[in-house]
Amino acid sequence: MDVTAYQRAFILHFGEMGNRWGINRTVGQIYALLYVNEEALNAEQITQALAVSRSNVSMGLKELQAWRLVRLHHRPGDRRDYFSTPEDVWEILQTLVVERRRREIDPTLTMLRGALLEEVSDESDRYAKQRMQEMHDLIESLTQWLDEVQTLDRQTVLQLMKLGGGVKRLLMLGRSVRRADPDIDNELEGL
Amino acid sequence: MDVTAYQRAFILHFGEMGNRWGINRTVGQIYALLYVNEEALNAEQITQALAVSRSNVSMGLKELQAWRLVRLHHRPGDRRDYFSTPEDVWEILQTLVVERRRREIDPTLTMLRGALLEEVSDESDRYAKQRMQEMHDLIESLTQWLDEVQTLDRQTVLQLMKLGGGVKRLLMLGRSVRRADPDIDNELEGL
DNA sequence: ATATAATTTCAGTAATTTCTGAAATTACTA
DNA sequence: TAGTAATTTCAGAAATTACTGAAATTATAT
Repeated sequence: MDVTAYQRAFILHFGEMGNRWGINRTVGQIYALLYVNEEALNAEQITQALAVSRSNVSMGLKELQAWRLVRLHHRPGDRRDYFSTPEDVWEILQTLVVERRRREIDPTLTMLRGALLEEVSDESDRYAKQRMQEMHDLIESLTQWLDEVQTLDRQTVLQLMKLGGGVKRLLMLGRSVRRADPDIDNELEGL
Repeated sequence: MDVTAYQRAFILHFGEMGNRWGINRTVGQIYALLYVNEEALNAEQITQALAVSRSNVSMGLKELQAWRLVRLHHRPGDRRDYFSTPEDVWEILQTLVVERRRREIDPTLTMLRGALLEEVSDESDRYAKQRMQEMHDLIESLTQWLDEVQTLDRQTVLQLMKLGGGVKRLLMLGRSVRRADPDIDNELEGL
């Protein structure tokens, strides 16, 4: 596995950004290496390409698997594990969203739910509880919306994204059409 | 500044989650403390409430200011700085989105743009470049969409969120109405 | 100007995270 | 089943990050 200068720049960038993304340098570099390589690579090739220890690669791959960001392959007559990233960048994004949410948001949502079940009498606690309620409601709205968007087909999501701020006009249109013909949704079922 | 057990649970949680969110424990705790306190607090009060050093609080507040997550207040006849979080959770979210994007996404977008300007001849570089193009396009679509949504009034955003997956039906409705009356957008201008 | 209060800076230390090399384990082959 | 290849585990070293206390700086009051 030789890495060209062109690829190296990308790999090093991911290594540096890793800190900010909550992964370590090696994990970032392994991911970047796999991302720009058409063929799946085995641990030995990764070790050699990145010039880090074999054990470090092993741990890095384990973490990437925990993130569900890499796929495992096997070749006939070769018992080594080969790793690759999904080809579809949208699929990668979806995984990233799901996993980051699981690690960075869900625990807080759980904590907030618990806190909101408690009764408080103290005046300052009453304010604190109200603030937690606001935070909880905001996070819940966002995650519910994310859940629903995730069930949509890619075509629809792309359309929505392309629409951008124009969604406002569409929402107005929806209201006015519904006012004129309350049965519009049934009529559209067949589309 | 005394912190109740109820508030402490919230503060400690934020301290622990800080790691995953890219801030240190103290910064997380300071933010949580300010978030659940109705009144703004000065550095001395924070120091005392969290039992950390005064200098640590100073650095933590500096970081929170860099994130634009706290507001600074002054009281007549008191020259200490008082800190608070915005009351509006939507405003907080918006700040968070803007800042995280600036730190975690923009540098990568810049790097990708640079890489995509280069000419490559090597076959493996050609594949790498194509992958970078895919990543670039995805990130750009998302950030552009985010930009546009950010310009919308809160009412519209809330409506869109509430709609959730129902946005698909609305998009279909939009298409069919436009087919029937291509001037619909002009007619709606006045709404 | 001087004194004092408030805050920041920073060098050193503590704590944590990352990485390595060696040993252990697992998986396969002959 | 013994031998070997591949991978994982883990204790300790290296590197990084977080925190403290003391000193320096800044701001305000007398």
